Amino acid sequence: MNATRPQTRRERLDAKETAVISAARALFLEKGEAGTRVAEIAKRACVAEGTLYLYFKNKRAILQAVVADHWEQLTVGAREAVEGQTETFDKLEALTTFHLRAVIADWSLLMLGTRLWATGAEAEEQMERDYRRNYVAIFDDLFRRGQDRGDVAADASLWQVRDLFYGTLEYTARTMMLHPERTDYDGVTEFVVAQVKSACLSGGQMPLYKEESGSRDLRSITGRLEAALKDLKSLDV
Amino acid sequence: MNATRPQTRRERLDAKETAVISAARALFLEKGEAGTRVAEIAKRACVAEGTLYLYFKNKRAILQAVVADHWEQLTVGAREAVEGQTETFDKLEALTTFHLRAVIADWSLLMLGTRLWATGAEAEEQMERDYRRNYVAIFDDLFRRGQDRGDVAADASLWQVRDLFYGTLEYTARTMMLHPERTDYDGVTEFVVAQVKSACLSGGQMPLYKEESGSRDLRSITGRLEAALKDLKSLDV
Amino acid sequence: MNATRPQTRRERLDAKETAVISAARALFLEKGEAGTRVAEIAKRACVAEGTLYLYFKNKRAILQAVVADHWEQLTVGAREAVEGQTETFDKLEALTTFHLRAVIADWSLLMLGTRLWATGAEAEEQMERDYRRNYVAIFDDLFRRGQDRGDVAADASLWQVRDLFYGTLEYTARTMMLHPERTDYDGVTEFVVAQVKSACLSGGQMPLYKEESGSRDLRSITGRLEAALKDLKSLDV
Amino acid sequence: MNATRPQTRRERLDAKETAVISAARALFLEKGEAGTRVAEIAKRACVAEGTLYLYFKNKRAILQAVVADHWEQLTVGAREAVEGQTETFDKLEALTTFHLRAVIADWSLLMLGTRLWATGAEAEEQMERDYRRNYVAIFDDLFRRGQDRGDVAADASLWQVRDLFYGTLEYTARTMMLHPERTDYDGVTEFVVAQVKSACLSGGQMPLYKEESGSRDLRSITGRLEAALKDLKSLDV
DNA sequence: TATGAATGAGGCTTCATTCAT
DNA sequence: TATGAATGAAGCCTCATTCAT
Repeated sequence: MNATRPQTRRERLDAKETAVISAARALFLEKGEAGTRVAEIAKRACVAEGTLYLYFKNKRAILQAVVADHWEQLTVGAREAVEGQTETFDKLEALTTFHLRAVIADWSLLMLGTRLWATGAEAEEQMERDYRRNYVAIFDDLFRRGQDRGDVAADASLWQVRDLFYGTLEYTARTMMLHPERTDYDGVTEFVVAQVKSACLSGGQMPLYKEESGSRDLRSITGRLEAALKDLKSLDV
Repeated sequence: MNATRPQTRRERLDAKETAVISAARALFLEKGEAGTRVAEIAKRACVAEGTLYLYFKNKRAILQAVVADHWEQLTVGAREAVEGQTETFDKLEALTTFHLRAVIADWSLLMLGTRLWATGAEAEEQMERDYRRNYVAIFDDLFRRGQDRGDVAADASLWQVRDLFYGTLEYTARTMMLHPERTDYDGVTEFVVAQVKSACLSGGQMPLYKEESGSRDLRSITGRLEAALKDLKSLDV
Repeated sequence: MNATRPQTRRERLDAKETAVISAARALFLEKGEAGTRVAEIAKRACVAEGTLYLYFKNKRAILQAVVADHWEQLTVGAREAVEGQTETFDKLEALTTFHLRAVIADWSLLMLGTRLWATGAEAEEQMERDYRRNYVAIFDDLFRRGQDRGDVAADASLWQVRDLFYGTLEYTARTMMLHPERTDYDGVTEFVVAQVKSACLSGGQMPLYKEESGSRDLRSITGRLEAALKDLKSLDV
Repeated sequence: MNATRPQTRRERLDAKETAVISAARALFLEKGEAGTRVAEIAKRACVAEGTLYLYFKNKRAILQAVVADHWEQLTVGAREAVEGQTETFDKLEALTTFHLRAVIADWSLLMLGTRLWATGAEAEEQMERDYRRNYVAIFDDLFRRGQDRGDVAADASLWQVRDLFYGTLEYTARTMMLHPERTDYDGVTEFVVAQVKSACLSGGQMPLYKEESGSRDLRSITGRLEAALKDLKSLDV
């Protein structure tokens, strides 16, 4: 009722729910679903074990809440990152940067999600699919608007490019996690963006572009020649 | 195939061991690790529960054996696929086709592997990494030989291209699993191969365009010019 | 009915207390003691859970109150039924009718009572006994007055006849509950009354039969006459 | 296989099952269903807690087994008691004696059975009904054969007499349990048998004897005579 | 007096592992 | 080597009761 009085009843309840989710997130990340004890979650959330069950039907429901919460944060973050840009490929770059870091930060959470549908629970599979679809809609939107603006070839295949984008990013993220010495985020971003661009410009099937490319190539080559000649000149006199 | 060839892991196993692994594989696939009971594995393998423990230290060891077995099959299969071809990009295509199908067929097994290192067991993480490295060596080999043969740009980044390759493929595989209506394996293969090619030809940093060969020529010419100029500089006056 | 008459237990209770008892009665009947949750009772009584504990020490106390209330209603009902009649066996018939119907209506409540003393709580056993004794006093009263009036044999055994009466009635009630097709209340009443009458008339110890009975009766009467005459003689001389 | 070697595998299993049932019986009797802990049953049966679940699906199943076992013993015992006699009413007396003692010995077990169907489990209600029907068949048989032999009136109502018999006996048993000072088993037996006989001889609907009114008249006349004699005494000289 | 969120002890049950045969 | 009955630790969850508001 009053923003300055944050402790309304409803808000206190929400706070507790949040505490549980974040405690659970930490533990699930650290020890996996099976390795995490409900009692631990309770203790870490500073709540009695029984209290958990006022907020969540059972352990599984906590996991679901964690996953849902994670996707929501992901989606919000990605949307913000993209909205900060106006140009199609600037948006793409922003999304790339965001996704790469987010995935590295919470890799296990994505796995938790994946785990949800390794158990034969149809409903959970569907949820997971919906979360991802909702998240991925940001990319899809970017892609389609790019087509409208002429930045992306009209015949480019959305889902192929999308798989390329997320696949490469997530696999790279995993690689980077396994090889902590690899820290060239910018290089990865640049590579992925370039790759996606390339796939966007052609029809996806043959990733090469119309006019532009030729002139661009020429431009870069020209630039290198000019630089070389400049060197040449500086030697002389 | 050849008695003098060192036996693969599987060939070394006795029948009972094999039965257990394959029963376990099926159950792990179907119900996940936690969802699978040791008793079930035993029953499906037509073995007494206690007998399992003559062959495997514990449930975890069975999981490890399943994963090891899977990676070995994958590796053998991939190697055979690649060995059937001589040209770099034919090899690539064969590998693509093989990997896509293999991943779709046993997606959950990959996840099981992933699960091995979600539990904080350092040794298992290392094993998983080694399996994958061993498997991925096939691609790496292909890539490096391609460079030797001039099919792949000398400055292409192996690990970037590798992440692109496996990332896109595995993500696509997952997508295809979730959308059974998508069955265009060949289209996917073509797309992935093209994309990888594109990344192989440029330095990975700059993916390329339309007049591919033309611009490549230009670029190589530029390179030669630059080299010549450098020579020029070093000679001088 | 009468303001000057001492209030029954129920009349002394306030509305909330009554609501709880009746909610509890319904739930105990439906789901048994262990199957009923305190929370349910509260909800059905439109009272907060905590409020229950202002009125009742704990769940057990609620059960006790329900049972007490039930016995009180039973006792009041039986008394009214009996008071409507003047003749011994008319009273008996009225009581039979009342008890049969009451037991069928709330069979489970009798069981609840029984349950009270299946737990080794001495005090509760005693309460249950007292309730029943109080209720049964109506029959006992009827029986003793019948003896005074000569309707019941002076040497009939009260407790045997009482067990016959209540036992047959309650067992019959259960039977009727299990066999809903059996609806001949009047027949049952008639049978039970006749049976009790029969036990009342003889000494309870020796109920009588066809042939035998006549001669036995005669024998006992003869005996009494002889005794009376002996008295007579002892006066004289 | 060999009667002298009682420890065959099968027999050992049976022995354990029996041990569990009898431990459970004792505890259920002492503390009721809800009051009994599975752990206690296990300990008393000298078995690990988990072992119980190799023999019984869950706690409820143990209770059911106890009840089933009890009914079986009851039925066997009753049958033996009855088979020891040839005459209808000798059988009846034997059955009475047996039932009275059995019910007193294990009153709570009957209650356990009753409890089974206070929980809304349709299947269990049916089982309980079947057990009882099976047990009661012994009485029914006795009754019908009695009719064939002419010991029981052809128009006597089986189910009324049956309710009279079991009702009186079980109620009496309860009474006796509550009043330990009452130990006149024989008196009870005699009373019940007489009462049942009486109900058997008439049509059940009118359980009174031949010259009923005659003998009653005689008795009332005797009463008046006695009264007159008393008067006589008090007057005198 | 009234509320209902919070508590936490303790129950039932599962299941990986052992061990006597 | 093979068996499968037995084990018992430990988890999830329930629910009567309390207590801050």
